Amino acid sequence: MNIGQAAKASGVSAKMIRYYESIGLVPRADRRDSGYRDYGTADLHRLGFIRHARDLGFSLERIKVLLGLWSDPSRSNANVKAIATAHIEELEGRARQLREMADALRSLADACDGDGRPDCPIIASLETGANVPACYSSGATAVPEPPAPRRKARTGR
Amino acid sequence: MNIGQAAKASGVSAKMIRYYESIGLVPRADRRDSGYRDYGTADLHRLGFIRHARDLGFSLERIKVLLGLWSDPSRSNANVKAIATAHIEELEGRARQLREMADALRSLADACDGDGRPDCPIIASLETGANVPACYSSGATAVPEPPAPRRKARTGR
DNA sequence: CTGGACCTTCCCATCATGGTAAGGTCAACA
DNA sequence: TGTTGACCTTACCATGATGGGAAGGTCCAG
Repeated sequence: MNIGQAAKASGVSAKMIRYYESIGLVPRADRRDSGYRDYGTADLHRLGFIRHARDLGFSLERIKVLLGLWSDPSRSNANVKAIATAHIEELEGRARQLREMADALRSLADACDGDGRPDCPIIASLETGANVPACYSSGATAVPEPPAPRRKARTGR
Repeated sequence: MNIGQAAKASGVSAKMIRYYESIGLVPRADRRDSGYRDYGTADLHRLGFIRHARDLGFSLERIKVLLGLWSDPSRSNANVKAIATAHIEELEGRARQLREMADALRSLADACDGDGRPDCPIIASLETGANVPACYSSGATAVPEPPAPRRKARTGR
Protein backbone atom coordinates (compact mmCIF):
# COMPACT_ATOMS: atom_id res chain seq x y z
CA MET A 1 0.00 0.00 0.00
CA ASN A 2 1.37 3.39 -1.04
CA ILE A 3 1.63 6.26 1.37
CA GLY A 4 -1.31 8.02 -0.26
CA GLN A 5 -3.50 5.00 0.29
CA ALA A 6 -2.31 4.71 3.85
CA ALA A 7 -3.06 8.37 4.34
CA LYS A 8 -6.60 8.05 3.08
CA ALA A 9 -7.21 4.89 5.05
CA SER A 10 -5.79 6.23 8.29
CA GLY A 11 -6.83 9.86 8.10
CA VAL A 12 -3.23 10.97 8.59
CA SER A 13 -1.81 13.03 5.72
CA ALA A 14 1.11 11.61 3.77
CA LYS A 15 3.11 14.60 4.86
CA MET A 16 2.49 13.78 8.50
CA ILE A 17 3.19 10.10 8.04
CA ARG A 18 6.65 10.97 6.72
CA TYR A 19 7.12 13.44 9.53
CA TYR A 20 6.12 10.92 12.18
CA GLU A 21 8.62 8.54 10.67
CA SER A 22 11.32 11.20 10.74
CA ILE A 23 10.83 11.88 14.43
CA GLY A 24 10.64 8.20 15.28
CA LEU A 25 6.98 8.14 16.22
CA VAL A 26 6.45 5.32 13.75
CA PRO A 27 9.13 2.88 12.62
CA ARG A 28 10.80 3.32 9.26
CA ALA A 29 8.42 2.02 6.65
CA ASP A 30 9.30 -0.81 4.32
CA ARG A 31 10.43 0.31 0.90
CA ARG A 32 9.74 -1.13 -2.50
CA ASP A 33 12.47 -1.32 -5.13
CA SER A 34 11.33 2.02 -6.42
CA GLY A 35 11.96 3.60 -3.06
CA TYR A 36 8.23 3.98 -2.42
CA ARG A 37 7.17 3.36 1.15
CA ASP A 38 4.98 0.32 1.62
CA TYR A 39 2.38 0.02 4.34
CA GLY A 40 0.52 -2.93 5.74
CA THR A 41 -2.40 -3.32 8.10
CA ALA A 42 -0.24 -3.12 11.20
CA ASP A 43 1.03 0.27 10.03
CA LEU A 44 -2.49 1.45 9.35
CA HIS A 45 -3.51 0.34 12.78
CA ARG A 46 -0.71 2.31 14.34
CA LEU A 47 -1.48 5.41 12.27
CA GLY A 48 -5.11 5.17 13.26
CA PHE A 49 -4.11 5.01 16.90
CA ILE A 50 -2.05 8.15 16.45
CA ARG A 51 -4.85 9.97 14.72
CA HIS A 52 -7.31 9.13 17.46
CA ALA A 53 -4.88 10.32 20.07
CA ARG A 54 -4.38 13.56 18.14
CA ASP A 55 -8.15 13.92 17.95
CA LEU A 56 -8.11 13.83 21.73
CA GLY A 57 -5.52 16.58 21.74
CA PHE A 58 -2.53 14.55 22.86
CA SER A 59 0.86 15.93 21.93
CA LEU A 60 3.12 13.79 19.79
CA GLU A 61 5.43 13.53 22.77
CA ARG A 62 2.73 11.93 24.86
CA ILE A 63 1.53 9.83 21.97
CA LYS A 64 4.98 8.33 21.83
CA VAL A 65 4.52 7.17 25.39
CA LEU A 66 1.02 5.89 24.71
CA LEU A 67 2.28 3.89 21.74
CA GLY A 68 4.87 2.34 23.99
CA LEU A 69 2.21 1.33 26.46
CA TRP A 70 -0.02 0.13 23.69
CA SER A 71 2.55 -2.32 22.43
CA ASP A 72 3.55 -3.42 25.90
CA PRO A 73 1.55 -6.54 26.78
CA SER A 74 2.46 -6.16 30.43
CA ARG A 75 1.45 -2.51 30.65
CA SER A 76 -0.33 -1.12 33.66
CA ASN A 77 -3.59 0.66 32.93
CA ALA A 78 -2.68 2.88 35.88
CA ASN A 79 0.06 4.40 33.77
CA VAL A 80 -2.30 5.01 30.90
CA LYS A 81 -4.86 6.51 33.21
CA ALA A 82 -2.28 8.82 34.75
CA ILE A 83 -1.31 10.17 31.35
CA ALA A 84 -4.93 10.62 30.41
CA THR A 85 -5.73 12.38 33.65
CA ALA A 86 -2.83 14.78 33.29
CA HIS A 87 -3.96 15.51 29.77
CA ILE A 88 -7.54 16.08 30.84
CA GLU A 89 -6.37 18.67 33.30
CA GLU A 90 -4.36 20.42 30.65
CA LEU A 91 -7.31 20.46 28.29
CA GLU A 92 -9.60 21.77 30.96
CA GLY A 93 -7.15 24.43 31.96
CA ARG A 94 -6.83 25.66 28.43
CA ALA A 95 -10.57 25.53 27.90
CA ARG A 96 -11.13 27.46 31.08
CA GLN A 97 -8.70 30.12 30.02
CA LEU A 98 -10.36 30.52 26.64
CA ARG A 99 -13.74 30.63 28.27
CA GLU A 100 -12.56 33.34 30.65
CA MET A 101 -11.33 35.42 27.77
CA ALA A 102 -14.54 34.90 25.88
CA ASP A 103 -16.66 35.82 28.89
CA ALA A 104 -14.66 38.92 29.64
CA LEU A 105 -14.81 40.03 26.06
CA ARG A 106 -18.48 39.29 25.79
CA SER A 107 -19.31 41.47 28.73
CA LEU A 108 -17.33 44.25 27.10
CA ALA A 109 -19.06 43.68 23.78
CA ASP A 110 -22.43 43.68 25.49
CA ALA A 111 -21.63 47.09 26.92
CA CYS A 112 -20.83 48.41 23.46
CA ASP A 113 -23.71 50.01 21.61
CA GLY A 114 -22.30 49.32 18.19
CA ASP A 115 -24.26 52.29 16.94
CA GLY A 116 -21.53 53.69 14.73
CA ARG A 117 -20.17 56.31 17.10
CA PRO A 118 -16.52 56.29 18.23
CA ASP A 119 -17.42 55.75 21.87
CA CYS A 120 -16.52 52.16 22.75
CA PRO A 121 -16.09 50.33 26.06
CA ILE A 122 -14.08 47.59 24.37
CA ILE A 123 -11.40 50.01 23.23
CA ALA A 124 -11.56 51.75 26.58
CA SER A 125 -10.88 48.53 28.45
CA LEU A 126 -8.00 47.64 26.18
CA GLU A 127 -6.51 51.01 27.04
CA THR A 128 -6.84 50.71 30.77
CA GLY A 129 -6.87 46.96 31.25
CA ALA A 130 -10.05 47.18 33.27
CA ASN A 131 -12.05 43.94 33.14
CA VAL A 132 -9.29 42.22 31.21
CA PRO A 133 -8.33 38.90 32.82
CA ALA A 134 -4.55 39.34 32.46
CA CYS A 135 -3.98 35.66 31.78
CA TYR A 136 -0.20 35.86 31.75
CA SER A 137 0.00 37.19 35.28
CA SER A 138 0.95 40.47 33.63
CA GLY A 139 2.64 41.97 36.63
CA ALA A 140 3.42 45.26 34.93
CA THR A 141 1.39 48.11 36.28
CA ALA A 142 -0.30 45.86 38.80
CA VAL A 143 2.36 44.72 41.25
CA PRO A 144 4.62 47.45 42.68
CA GLU A 145 7.83 45.51 42.15
CA PRO A 146 7.39 42.61 44.61
CA PRO A 147 10.52 41.57 46.50
CA ALA A 148 12.80 43.65 44.27
CA PRO A 149 15.36 40.88 43.74
CA ARG A 150 18.70 42.44 43.13
CA ARG A 151 18.18 44.28 39.91
CA LYS A 152 19.76 47.66 39.43
CA ALA A 153 16.33 49.10 38.51
CA ARG A 154 17.87 51.81 36.40
CA THR A 155 15.42 54.55 37.43
CA GLY A 156 13.92 55.79 34.20
CA ARG A 157 16.76 57.97 32.93
CA MET B 1 13.12 55.05 29.13
CA ASN B 2 15.06 51.93 28.12
CA ILE B 3 13.40 48.91 26.60
CA GLY B 4 13.79 46.97 29.83
CA GLN B 5 11.98 49.65 31.78
CA ALA B 6 9.28 49.78 29.15
CA ALA B 7 8.99 46.01 29.33
CA LYS B 8 8.51 46.01 33.08
CA ALA B 9 6.08 48.90 32.98
CA SER B 10 4.00 47.48 30.15
CA GLY B 11 4.18 43.79 30.89
CA VAL B 12 5.46 43.06 27.40
CA SER B 13 8.89 41.45 27.25
CA ALA B 14 11.74 43.36 25.64
CA LYS B 15 12.02 40.54 23.16
CA MET B 16 8.43 40.98 22.14
CA ILE B 17 8.66 44.76 21.97
CA ARG B 18 11.44 44.43 19.42
CA TYR B 19 9.48 41.80 17.57
CA TYR B 20 6.37 43.98 17.46
CA GLU B 21 8.48 46.76 16.08
CA SER B 22 9.96 44.47 13.44
CA ILE B 23 6.53 43.43 12.15
CA GLY B 24 5.21 46.98 12.21
CA LEU B 25 2.77 46.51 15.07
CA VAL B 26 4.37 49.44 16.88
CA PRO B 27 6.24 52.27 15.17
CA ARG B 28 10.00 52.31 15.15
CA ALA B 29 11.13 53.54 18.55
CA ASP B 30 13.22 56.64 18.99
CA ARG B 31 16.89 55.96 19.42
CA ARG B 32 19.44 57.58 21.66
CA ASP B 33 22.93 58.32 20.38
CA SER B 34 24.05 54.98 21.75
CA GLY B 35 21.52 53.21 19.58
CA TYR B 36 19.38 52.30 22.58
CA ARG B 37 15.64 52.51 22.00
CA ASP B 38 13.90 55.22 23.97
CA TYR B 39 10.28 54.97 25.08
CA GLY B 40 7.83 57.56 26.32
CA THR B 41 4.41 57.38 27.91
CA ALA B 42 2.62 57.18 24.58
CA ASP B 43 4.66 54.09 23.73
CA LEU B 44 3.88 52.55 27.09
CA HIS B 45 0.24 53.23 26.55
CA ARG B 46 0.32 51.49 23.21
CA LEU B 47 2.22 48.51 24.59
CA GLY B 48 -0.29 48.22 27.41
CA PHE B 49 -3.10 48.19 24.88
CA ILE B 50 -1.39 45.39 23.03
CA ARG B 51 -0.85 43.39 26.17
CA HIS B 52 -4.46 43.68 27.20
CA ALA B 53 -5.56 42.59 23.75
CA ARG B 54 -3.20 39.61 23.97
CA ASP B 55 -4.64 38.80 27.37
CA LEU B 56 -7.99 38.56 25.64
CA GLY B 57 -6.51 36.18 23.13
CA PHE B 58 -6.48 38.48 20.10
CA SER B 59 -3.98 37.60 17.40
CA LEU B 60 -1.35 40.17 16.52
CA GLU B 61 -3.04 40.47 13.15
CA ARG B 62 -6.29 41.55 14.72
CA ILE B 63 -4.53 43.73 17.25
CA LYS B 64 -3.08 45.64 14.35
CA VAL B 65 -6.61 46.44 13.23
CA LEU B 66 -7.69 47.32 16.75
CA LEU B 67 -4.76 49.69 17.11
CA GLY B 68 -5.83 51.38 13.91
CA LEU B 69 -9.33 51.83 15.24
CA TRP B 70 -8.00 52.97 18.58
CA SER B 71 -6.07 55.82 17.03
CA ASP B 72 -8.86 56.75 14.65
CA PRO B 73 -10.95 59.50 16.26
CA SER B 74 -13.73 58.92 13.78
CA ARG B 75 -13.89 55.17 14.31
CA SER B 76 -17.17 53.32 14.47
CA ASN B 77 -17.72 51.23 17.55
CA ALA B 78 -19.66 48.89 15.26
CA ASN B 79 -16.37 47.91 13.65
CA VAL B 80 -14.78 47.26 17.00
CA LYS B 81 -17.73 45.25 18.14
CA ALA B 82 -17.69 43.17 14.97
CA ILE B 83 -14.06 42.25 15.54
CA ALA B 84 -14.75 41.43 19.15
CA THR B 85 -17.74 39.31 18.26
CA ALA B 86 -15.84 37.35 15.67
CA HIS B 87 -13.11 36.77 18.20
CA ILE B 88 -15.55 35.65 20.86
CA GLU B 89 -16.88 33.05 18.50
CA GLU B 90 -13.41 31.80 17.76
CA LEU B 91 -12.59 31.57 21.44
CA GLU B 92 -15.79 29.75 22.18
CA GLY B 93 -15.25 27.37 19.32
CA ARG B 94 -11.80 26.49 20.52
CA ALA B 95 -12.99 26.17 24.10
CA ARG B 96 -15.81 23.92 23.01
CA GLN B 97 -13.44 21.71 21.10
CA LEU B 98 -11.11 21.37 24.07
CA ARG B 99 -14.01 20.68 26.34
CA GLU B 100 -15.26 17.98 23.99
CA MET B 101 -11.88 16.32 24.03
CA ALA B 102 -11.68 16.55 27.78
CA ASP B 103 -15.16 15.13 28.23
CA ALA B 104 -14.56 12.28 25.84
CA LEU B 105 -11.30 11.44 27.49
CA ARG B 106 -12.74 11.73 30.95
CA SER B 107 -15.45 9.23 30.18
CA LEU B 108 -12.79 6.86 28.91
CA ALA B 109 -10.66 7.45 31.99
CA ASP B 110 -13.66 6.88 34.23
CA ALA B 111 -14.16 3.52 32.56
CA CYS B 112 -10.56 2.58 33.30
CA ASP B 113 -9.98 0.77 36.53
CA GLY B 114 -6.40 1.88 36.88
CA ASP B 115 -5.78 -1.21 38.94
CA GLY B 116 -2.46 -2.06 37.35
CA ARG B 117 -3.64 -4.66 34.89
CA PRO B 118 -3.06 -4.25 31.14
CA ASP B 119 -6.75 -4.11 30.34
CA CYS B 120 -7.57 -0.51 29.45
CA PRO B 121 -10.57 1.11 27.73
CA ILE B 122 -8.52 4.21 26.94
CA ILE B 123 -6.04 2.25 24.88
CA ALA B 124 -8.87 0.27 23.35
CA SER B 125 -10.64 3.41 22.20
CA LEU B 126 -7.46 4.83 20.72
CA GLU B 127 -7.16 1.63 18.73
CA THR B 128 -10.66 1.62 17.37
CA GLY B 129 -11.58 5.29 17.50
CA ALA B 130 -14.75 4.49 19.38
CA ASN B 131 -15.91 7.43 21.50
CA VAL B 132 -13.19 9.64 20.06
CA PRO B 133 -14.62 12.92 18.79
CA ALA B 134 -12.60 13.02 15.53
CA CYS B 135 -12.17 16.77 15.61
CA TYR B 136 -10.53 17.11 12.22
CA SER B 137 -13.43 15.51 10.39
CA SER B 138 -11.09 12.57 9.92
CA GLY B 139 -12.87 11.05 6.95
CA ALA B 140 -10.59 8.05 6.78
CA THR B 141 -12.40 4.88 7.66
CA ALA B 142 -15.68 6.70 8.19
CA VAL B 143 -16.80 8.08 4.82
CA PRO B 144 -16.83 5.63 1.90
CA GLU B 145 -15.12 7.94 -0.58
CA PRO B 146 -17.73 10.72 -0.97
CA PRO B 147 -18.34 11.95 -4.53
CA ALA B 148 -15.11 10.34 -5.79
CA PRO B 149 -13.85 13.47 -7.57
CA ARG B 150 -11.78 12.40 -10.52
CA ARG B 151 -8.87 10.71 -8.89
CA LYS B 152 -7.47 7.57 -10.39
CA ALA B 153 -7.84 5.86 -7.00
CA ARG B 154 -4.90 3.62 -7.65
CA THR B 155 -6.45 0.53 -6.09
CA GLY B 156 -3.89 -0.61 -3.60
CA ARG B 157 -1.34 -1.60 -6.24
C1' DC C 1 38.89 52.03 35.77
C1' DT C 2 36.28 48.10 36.45
C1' DG C 3 32.34 45.15 36.99
C1' DG C 4 28.11 44.02 35.78
C1' DA C 5 23.60 45.31 34.40
C1' DC C 6 21.84 46.63 30.41
C1' DC C 7 21.42 47.30 25.40
C1' DT C 8 22.14 45.96 20.24
C1' DT C 9 21.58 42.57 16.20
C1' DC C 10 21.39 37.95 14.49
C1' DC C 11 20.30 33.26 14.51
C1' DC C 12 17.99 29.09 16.26
C1' DA C 13 14.16 26.40 18.55
C1' DT C 14 9.54 25.44 19.61
C1' DC C 15 4.82 22.50 17.79
C1' DA C 16 2.25 20.34 14.20
C1' DT C 17 1.19 21.19 9.87
C1' DG C 18 1.02 22.81 4.99
C1' DG C 19 3.25 24.26 0.64
C1' DT C 20 6.35 23.96 -3.14
C1' DA C 21 10.00 22.55 -6.24
C1' DA C 22 12.79 19.27 -8.72
C1' DG C 23 12.93 14.90 -10.05
C1' DG C 24 11.73 9.68 -10.22
C1' DT C 25 7.88 5.82 -10.75
C1' DC C 26 3.90 3.61 -12.16
C1' DA C 27 -0.04 2.23 -14.70
C1' DA C 28 -3.51 3.10 -18.15
C1' DC C 29 -4.61 4.22 -22.61
C1' DA C 30 -3.95 5.51 -27.66
C1' DT D 1 5.61 2.05 -27.69
C1' DG D 2 5.13 6.44 -26.07
C1' DT D 3 2.60 9.79 -23.60
C1' DT D 4 0.06 11.34 -19.88
C1' DG D 5 -0.78 12.36 -15.38
C1' DA D 6 -1.37 10.63 -10.83
C1' DC D 7 1.57 9.37 -7.62
C1' DC D 8 5.98 9.01 -5.06
C1' DT D 9 10.75 10.83 -3.26
C1' DT D 10 13.69 14.38 -0.75
C1' DA D 11 14.64 19.02 0.72
C1' DC D 12 13.57 23.38 1.97
C1' DC D 13 10.53 27.22 3.66
C1' DA D 14 6.47 29.12 6.25
C1' DT D 15 3.26 29.55 9.91
C1' DG D 16 2.42 32.36 15.26
C1' DA D 17 4.12 34.03 19.26
C1' DT D 18 7.54 33.39 22.10
C1' DG D 19 12.04 32.17 24.38
C1' DG D 20 17.12 31.33 24.37
C1' DG D 21 21.65 32.46 23.42
C1' DA D 22 25.94 34.48 21.39
C1' DA D 23 28.91 38.31 20.26
C1' DG D 24 29.67 42.75 21.04
C1' DG D 25 28.60 47.79 22.54
C1' DT D 26 26.83 51.22 26.45
C1' DC D 27 26.15 53.00 30.86
C1' DC D 28 26.86 54.03 35.53
C1' DA D 29 28.05 53.19 40.48
C1' DG D 30 31.69 52.15 43.27
